[in-house]
Amino acid sequence: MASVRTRFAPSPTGFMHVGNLRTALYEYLVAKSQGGQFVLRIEDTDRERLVEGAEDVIYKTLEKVGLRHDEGPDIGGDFGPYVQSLRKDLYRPYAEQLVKAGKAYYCFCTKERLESLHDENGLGGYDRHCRDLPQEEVQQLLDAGTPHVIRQKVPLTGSTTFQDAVFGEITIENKEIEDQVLLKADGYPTYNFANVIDDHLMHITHVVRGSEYLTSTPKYNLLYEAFGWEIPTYIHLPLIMGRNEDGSVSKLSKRHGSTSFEGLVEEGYLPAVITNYIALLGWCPKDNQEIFSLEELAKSFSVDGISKSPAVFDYDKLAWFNGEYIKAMSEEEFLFHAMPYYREVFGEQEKPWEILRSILQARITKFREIPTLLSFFQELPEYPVEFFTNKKSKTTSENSPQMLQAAIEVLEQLPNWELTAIHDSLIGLAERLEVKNGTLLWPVRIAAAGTLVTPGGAMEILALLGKEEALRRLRLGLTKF
RNA sequence: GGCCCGGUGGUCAAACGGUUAAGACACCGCCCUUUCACGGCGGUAAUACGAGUUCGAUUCUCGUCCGGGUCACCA
Repeated sequence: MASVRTRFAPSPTGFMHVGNLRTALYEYLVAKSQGGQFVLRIEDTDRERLVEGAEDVIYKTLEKVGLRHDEGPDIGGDFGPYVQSLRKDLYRPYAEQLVKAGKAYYCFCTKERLESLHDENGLGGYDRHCRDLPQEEVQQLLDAGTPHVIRQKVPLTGSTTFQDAVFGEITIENKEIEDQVLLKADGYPTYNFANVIDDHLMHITHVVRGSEYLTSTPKYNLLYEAFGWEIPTYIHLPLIMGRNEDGSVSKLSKRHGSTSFEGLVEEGYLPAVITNYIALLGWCPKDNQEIFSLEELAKSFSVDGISKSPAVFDYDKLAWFNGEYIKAMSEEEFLFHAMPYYREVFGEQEKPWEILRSILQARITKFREIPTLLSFFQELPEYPVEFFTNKKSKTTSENSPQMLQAAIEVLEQLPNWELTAIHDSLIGLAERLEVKNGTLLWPVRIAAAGTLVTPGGAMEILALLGKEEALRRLRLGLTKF
């Protein structure tokens, strides 16, 4: 059996939408789970929607998430070129072949006429006006250089049935299918046509795409049949949905928040997290595993785990994944990601980074949360004296100043301002005072941070503050009473 | 509106004729604790509805309802 070949065929029109990325991921997984090849093809036949730099976005995104293609515009391959605009001249002969075979025809209708065919809702397709134009008239118009397109001549009766690996057998009445344009007036093929030609020429065996293409698949098959080509295996994917403000859902789009890969990265989600999460939107492994590397995905993936129903994109779950990935990081890796944010807070100061890591790693969901979490280090916030009173720690406005005073006295004597020393002296103090640790440490932490909730406890905060600033804040706390 | 597809907790989803209907996120409670988190333990919460087929339906069939997709010289 020939090896499996899939392709990712984006059009360079802007950002990498997560829906597209998910399609690319599944295309990659379908191929790699069966030892096949994954091809990248750029579909730039819409000259009006081209966006400068969009092709780069595609390469960069694939690289960042590790979806390495085996063939493509940047690396070549046996079936190039892999950019459709570079293949432009290749499509017309195929279209004309279909005209000769009676499976397609020239259409000279103007845009205005076509638009007038739409109903008040913008619906309603082509009326096949040029389908049966007399041969002589066609030739005349062609000779006169009349602008024209080539349309597919779809059978008026009967039905077309195809198999989809996910959705099963689907039948569509031919009368529901429009005589779609194959070759546009500017000489470029439409997506629908170029796709069939290129998929065949590039020996694509499995066509993986979103289920929005389900109803147009019969058109493709009619084309494959007209050429006498083998029809590929279709794998249609359930759509990714977003929740609207009114509670309804629809195809994920800009109004649902960040829906492009770069937007999500910008928001602080790790590339590996994004692919891990979207892999699970519409597919479930046999054993319910959730954390997956790309390699593990390629190992576990199978088409029969793909579901049919649309999936709502859940930012909460995505954030949970991000937190899990962060917790699993090594010290070095964590530091690498965190350092830019540390610098936002501390500038070029040196700090005991290991203490910061220990208080942040289990706590953050995104690295960008760091500056906010640490802001009290930069500047002690204004806080009310009531903060010192905490029932669970048994602190009151009576004992808090006493605790602070005692802590200051002990800490002043410390020769080494480091975590273990601070720890030992404060724990020892609590023991001597015969109070629970919390009774001593609560007021210390409040005075040191000026806020009710902090990453880390009193001792970590003192250590990070440095002796001078720490004592200054504790003394300041004392003046609140 | 026509056509196509879908419908298990709020979300992702397992169970592919027989289960007390998994698990994860979110939410709530308890424990741990130096606050918050992390971690541990526990809890609330689902087969859209109605007929059939069957000894037995989440699972098969039909209808209803709901949701989505699609109807471009866009991909």
